[in-house]
Amino acid sequence: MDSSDQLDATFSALAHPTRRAILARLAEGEATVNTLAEPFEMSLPAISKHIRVLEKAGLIKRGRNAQFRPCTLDAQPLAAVALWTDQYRHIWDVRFDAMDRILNNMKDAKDE
Amino acid sequence: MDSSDQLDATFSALAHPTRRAILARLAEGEATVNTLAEPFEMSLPAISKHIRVLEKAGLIKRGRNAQFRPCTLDAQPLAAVALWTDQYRHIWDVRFDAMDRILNNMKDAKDE
DNA sequence: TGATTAATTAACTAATTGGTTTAATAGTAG
DNA sequence: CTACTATTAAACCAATTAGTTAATTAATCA
Repeated sequence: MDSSDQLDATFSALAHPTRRAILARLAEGEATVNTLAEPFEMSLPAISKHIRVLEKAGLIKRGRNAQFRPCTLDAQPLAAVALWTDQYRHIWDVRFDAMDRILNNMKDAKDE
Repeated sequence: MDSSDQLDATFSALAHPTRRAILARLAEGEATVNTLAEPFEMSLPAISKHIRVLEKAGLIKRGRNAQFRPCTLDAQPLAAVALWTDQYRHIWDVRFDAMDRILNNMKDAKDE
């Protein structure tokens, strides 16, 4: 999977509120499928599928503990999202733009 | 559209390499549909549809100029993506975590 | 062993997505 | 008015998504 495919998978995994809610829950710590499903009105298999999407995108890892399959968050793919997004930060963030100019000035000064 | 729907739209708009490439091109400045379509092997209507997805997500704005419908980038929704992603930064970024502790210590010291 | 609990698989459905080709619209230029 | 250019709309198609219910697997517990 190249880095573009990885971004595809990450972005589309994040494009569903249920899956983002699952990640938010996992940010507080490991949880089982049943625990993750509890807040939702959906059936368990539906949650199971959402988990698989997140797993394929590399956003969660799964363990084994008796008949449980605990899920843990792996935020690494979000680092790639943050990097991608940062390419555009100067376009929306005036302060970032100013900071960017200052850093460039410092670099120019050093180069002289 | 609530902020969750907005994130849904933004993330799913970003979940396609063609659309990310279109945004990258627009970061260099306004462009017409034909210009945007040029690098791709796809048909023009296909590009037109991608543009509509981006427009609905609020990532591009369209103008009028004779028979052209120039597109411009609006990176604002990406700010929301960056904010969302930042919630998880301490989980992947050790340096961020350290910085966070330092800032908290400073705040604690000030409160005393 | 048999019952219970946790989770997944299978089979199905309705809606959406991403593409196509052909046709239509809107504006410009002769 | 006609022809050309830019863009979109319509109609279609195959694949994917997000959900369902019913059945199955796997592990524990009594």
